[in-house]
Amino acid sequence: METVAERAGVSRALVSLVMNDSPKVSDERRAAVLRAAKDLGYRRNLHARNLAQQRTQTFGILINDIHNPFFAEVVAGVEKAAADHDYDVIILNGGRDPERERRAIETYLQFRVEALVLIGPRLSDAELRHAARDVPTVVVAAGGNFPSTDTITTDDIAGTRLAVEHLVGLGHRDIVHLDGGNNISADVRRQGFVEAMNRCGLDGRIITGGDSGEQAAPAIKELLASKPRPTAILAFNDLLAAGVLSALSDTGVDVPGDISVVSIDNTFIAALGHLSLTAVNQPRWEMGAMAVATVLDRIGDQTSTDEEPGGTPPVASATHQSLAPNLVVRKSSAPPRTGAQ
Amino acid sequence: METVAERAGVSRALVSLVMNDSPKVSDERRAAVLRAAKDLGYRRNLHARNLAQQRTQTFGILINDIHNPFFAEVVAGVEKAAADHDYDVIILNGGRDPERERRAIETYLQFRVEALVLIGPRLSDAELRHAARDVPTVVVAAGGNFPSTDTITTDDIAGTRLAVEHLVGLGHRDIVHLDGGNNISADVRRQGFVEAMNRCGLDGRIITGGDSGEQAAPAIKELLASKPRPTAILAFNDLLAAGVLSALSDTGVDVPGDISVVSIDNTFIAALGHLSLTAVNQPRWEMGAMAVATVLDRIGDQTSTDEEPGGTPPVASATHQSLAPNLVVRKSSAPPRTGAQ
DNA sequence: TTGTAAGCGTTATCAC
DNA sequence: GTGATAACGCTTACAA
Repeated sequence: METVAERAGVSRALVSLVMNDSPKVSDERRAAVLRAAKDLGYRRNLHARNLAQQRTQTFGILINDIHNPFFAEVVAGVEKAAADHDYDVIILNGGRDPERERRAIETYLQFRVEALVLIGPRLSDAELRHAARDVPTVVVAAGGNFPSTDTITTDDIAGTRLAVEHLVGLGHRDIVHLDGGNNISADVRRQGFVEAMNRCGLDGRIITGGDSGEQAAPAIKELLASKPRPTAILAFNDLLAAGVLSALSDTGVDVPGDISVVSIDNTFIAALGHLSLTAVNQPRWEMGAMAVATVLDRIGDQTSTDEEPGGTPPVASATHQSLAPNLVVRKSSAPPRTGAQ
Repeated sequence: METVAERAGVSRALVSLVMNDSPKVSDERRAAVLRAAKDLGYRRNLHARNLAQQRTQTFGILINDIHNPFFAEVVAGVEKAAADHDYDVIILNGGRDPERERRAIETYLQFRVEALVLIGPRLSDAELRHAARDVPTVVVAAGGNFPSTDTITTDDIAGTRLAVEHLVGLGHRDIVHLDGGNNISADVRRQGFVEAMNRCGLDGRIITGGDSGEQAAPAIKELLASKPRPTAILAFNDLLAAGVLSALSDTGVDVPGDISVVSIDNTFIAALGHLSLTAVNQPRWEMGAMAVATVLDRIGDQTSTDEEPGGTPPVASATHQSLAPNLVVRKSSAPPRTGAQ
């Protein structure tokens, strides 16, 4: 910067003003500075800037597994909303490992990100509360596991109900939920399934699944051996549903002729033509956008709190927002074969 | 830090030493400092550190589209290899938009990342050469589009040949390549297909596809109307292949009974049980690891160049490494029906 | 082993 | 408009 200033025949401060395109610089000087900068290949140092400015204009977003197609859209929502408010976003990958998540959060904190968006974190509520003490934090898509942090979730109770009512509406009565095992949202979805079935005056069966396709085959095998054979299956997520489709077709069971399949999440997998899964859609993009809105609120709160001498509590209690899911009907669901039961 | 030093009754420098766990600090002082730090909730400022240290220990990785399942594994490879060498990795998303890519690279440069890994960038070679002047850069999975930058690719010529030879070995003679349109690797794959077919003494037909599933349907419709109907299709990538499967089953064509389908990439989509695509596998994890090895080489070169006064050329010419693909046989390919032709 | 002091590259304040 | 000058929070010789 020094060098640029010299070459342009101005002071260092002037260069700074130009780099931040302040209005109070004469056009000629500005041009001179810009030219000098270009000639010298000058590029401002973000660290120095952040240090001097005492802020980073950056949000950190932690995804728990970069392989999961669920996250992409949430990230896109966060990025867009953040950009609209002049924030940068950097992504760290938790790799399904709590330890890596911890390190990532620590990195973000040392980095002085101004907010943290955690997508499906594996950390405990307590740990997170501790980490989040220092920066506005919001958890996206992690069921009800984080009472002490702001969260954004899709209403899984409503989602499973949508699925069940769709199936019941088609005429299904014997519906099985292939659950998510000990996965993060599995509990709520199980509960939602049971409630929805009861509400329809039905008993719902639940069998253990998981969150990946391979876990479907054994479960389905067992299920088909049981009697009566159900006419519809609600799978924990798209991947599991894909596994179900595969297991069923291996066994010669027609979907949706013999059995209807509905899944939850509606990632692009559900939309793959060959699968064409009827699925409960989570508004992922909106969840991302809402996450940003939430942390921006917190940032605003903090600021005003700082200003008023009164001494309001440092943080308002955690908010838990849930978004309404909707059902996307595709080809994997249909009325049960008449007399099939 | 000042405060921590005071509370621990030591100097600021000592605190710094402790934070970087230098060996030359007495255990008692170290303990005192650590306690003070914890009490005060002290957390070092990475920007200050990077500034003072004149290095960031960080690589930047730019993915062109966070939705594409192809990238996840590459990123994983980069992360692992980088971590092994004590580098952090931050991810920015190009969002399929050259302008965003430009901004992301500029951000990385201002951030003073020590190397750049670009996965499937959309930028032009010229632009990239310009940007990469200042930092070791490697392009992963972008065909032969970047002559002036180090690149890591899978040998698509070999890959398509693997696919063709597999099909020919099964007895197929009339094979159609549903190509990637103007997508980044489409040219090489087209070329590889033609060469491999010729090598087998066959003529390959090529029809226009794209890189997403929807683009398959019209192409397949046209294809089935043509005669003779081919017995096998090589699709540009997994998504397109999924579209092909869907289009074929809509038309009542059995896979692999009537037509075999082979795809390229072998992302998790190909492995979905219901699709079960025979696919040419790109060693994505290894590509990521190799990318790191490559930039580490460059970093090493730079350093030694700095040391020797002689004045060797600033950069050796770009290297272009290609990895061998392999074929993963699943259920979508089989011998042609006897007499089907 | 510990402390002192000089940067690191910006921004910000305030006279001019 | 412009230019000194003091932070910003840390690392790192060098001295003690």
